[in-house]
Amino acid sequence: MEENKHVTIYDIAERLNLATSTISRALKDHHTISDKTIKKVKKTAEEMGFVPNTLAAGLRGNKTKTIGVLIPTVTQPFLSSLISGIEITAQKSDYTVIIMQSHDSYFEEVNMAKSLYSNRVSGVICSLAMETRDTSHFQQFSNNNIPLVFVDRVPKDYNTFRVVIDNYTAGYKATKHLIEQGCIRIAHLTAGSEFGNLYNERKRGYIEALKDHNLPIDEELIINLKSVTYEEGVKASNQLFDLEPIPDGLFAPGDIIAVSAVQTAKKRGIKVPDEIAIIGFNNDPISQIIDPNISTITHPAEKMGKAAAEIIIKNLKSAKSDEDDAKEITFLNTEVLARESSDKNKSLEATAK
Amino acid sequence: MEENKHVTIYDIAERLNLATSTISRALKDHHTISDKTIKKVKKTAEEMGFVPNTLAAGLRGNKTKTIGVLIPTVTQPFLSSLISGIEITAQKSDYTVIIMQSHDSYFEEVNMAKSLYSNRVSGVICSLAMETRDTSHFQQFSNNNIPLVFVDRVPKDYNTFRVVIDNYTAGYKATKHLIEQGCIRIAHLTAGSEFGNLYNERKRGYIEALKDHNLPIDEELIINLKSVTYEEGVKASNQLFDLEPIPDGLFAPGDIIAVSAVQTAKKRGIKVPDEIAIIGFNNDPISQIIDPNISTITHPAEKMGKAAAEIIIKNLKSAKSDEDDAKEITFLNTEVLARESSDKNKSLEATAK
DNA sequence: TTGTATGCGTTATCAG
DNA sequence: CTGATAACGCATACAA
Repeated sequence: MEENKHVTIYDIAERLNLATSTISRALKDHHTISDKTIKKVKKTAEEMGFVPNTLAAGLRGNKTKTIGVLIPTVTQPFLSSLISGIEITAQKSDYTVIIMQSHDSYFEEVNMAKSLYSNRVSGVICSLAMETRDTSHFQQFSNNNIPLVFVDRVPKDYNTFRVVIDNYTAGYKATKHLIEQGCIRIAHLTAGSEFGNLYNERKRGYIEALKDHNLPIDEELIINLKSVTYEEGVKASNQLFDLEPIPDGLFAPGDIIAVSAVQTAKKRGIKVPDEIAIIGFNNDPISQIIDPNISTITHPAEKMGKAAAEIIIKNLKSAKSDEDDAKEITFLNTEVLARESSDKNKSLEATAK
Repeated sequence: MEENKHVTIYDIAERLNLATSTISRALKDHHTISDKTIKKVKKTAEEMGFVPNTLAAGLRGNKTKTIGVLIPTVTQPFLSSLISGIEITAQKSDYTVIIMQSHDSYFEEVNMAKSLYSNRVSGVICSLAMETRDTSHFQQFSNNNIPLVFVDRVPKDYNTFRVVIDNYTAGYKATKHLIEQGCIRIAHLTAGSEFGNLYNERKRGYIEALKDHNLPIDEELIINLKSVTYEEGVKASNQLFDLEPIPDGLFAPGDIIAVSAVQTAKKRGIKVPDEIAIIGFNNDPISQIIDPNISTITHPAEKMGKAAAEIIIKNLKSAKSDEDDAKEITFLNTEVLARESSDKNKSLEATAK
């Protein structure tokens, strides 16, 4: 098979005895080109198997219709749904998505930011790495008017777009839900005070809800996880279940943690929700699979991805580059999804029978 | 804030009174440039905040260090792990990964293939859309010597790289495992005869295993799913559980289906594995979460991603372009993961007590 | 060891 | 409505 050299607008121009500029314009339905020519050009382009070279166009116009996505990992359900949302929206406007995984490493994040810049992405969507404590590596985007949107794990002080949920309110709602189920001794697992501090916010909501309902804050019931993993969840759960008496409610900051708690409880013969009601966070697929189903807080991953991508595309269109005017924060809604793991009423009914 | 114009090798050249070619070479440690110059150039490049323009380099050299990934969706655990593997390997060799989701649509797949080509990706990794029946849209890559690797759902007749598991053997193993557990009436769910026919292969393995162990093939026990979803799984499971007697074993072609079967069984008061042993496929996270744990077949997603990326990178390096010599098929291993859902022996023991 | 010149494929500007 | 030409930033062949 022959090495088909790429067909260029040059080739088309030659074939039709037209100038390359005419071809270029015809291909984009420029209004100064006659319909006849447009049709003719498109037809032969098709025939010759012409495929535009995005690189050349990008180099020339200094814009690429590419969105860079920089996230910790693609394998967490929340993040893969986020990507999905980004990709769907991008696709609609003919944008391409470049993905990089920081694996929660600051070092990698810095490198990848550079790489995205190097690729002249039109915009960047980022959820910060756990390790990240400063955001100077994103300055290059801001400085060059490349829209930058942080999602979910966002920096506190950085004037750029943010798409988030209200973690405080979500934490409050989750806790309130448990209180409404009759819990009065509610434990909470949280994760190290961090830069993107969404866990801190959830914890704040938890504490506020307790206060508002005149329940005591018991430091014994608040455990700081080293990392948000199944194993850490088991450890912390065991610690809680060693208490006398054990807590009657648990707000876990993620469904994996909630699952680990449910399974640890099972193993120890502790009944969920009878003895302890549990609520998770994220609405990951596993939360519906496990028995009992885990009550959880919805985390609209795909919507967030779409919103983030839309912000970028919108800002690119209206190239208004209003430099450093305040960038809005988009808050998406969360909801309590009450399922079996927190349904004390039902289990009370069952007992009553 | 000023519109920082991008720093180019031109700027560096000017500052150091050197030619751009010298800068270009120095930046890549070209051997004809003196160490002193290299050091000097790199230092000022750093100082000036130079970031190479990938587009220009790509246009010039007609190669981009970019791997295009075209898959049905990123949200399935298998596929997000696949991406992860690709990304990790790509990252190591400084390749960038572009991701597109076909959503199992042939139409989108065709468009996206064009878009990848338009972006002049260096190589392509693809898992075919369900709908896809022909692969002419990939010819553009083959014709232009762009390495093309199909993964998992691969076309049957296309001389290009393939990274797969041996679905026949995996199906055989799964069935054999059930037989070894004492099952003699094993059901199998499969999915429509398709182009990438991995389900067909699994079914073939299932049938062969039955034959080899002198078990009858009962068409009643083989159900064709319209799609591999939870809902379809429930439907099919109910159909099986309506039989008299119900099957004593079930080989599901995916963990979601296995989960749906387990839960349907539970709902109907059918004991797993006592009354029916179940084995799934993929080793998705849910398979370990559900109670009972689901026995499954490992599907080395991340490894497959890494293997695919390595093939591309290797082929790009040794630009040997041995045009149409046979492209190898890489088979990765699968294993039976025996867990609770198929452990008849344990449940027998339990009965014996 | 370094410099000069050119082209990669497009698009925008200006001219016709 | 169409054409000629320059420019985007880099890498290479060739010259010095």
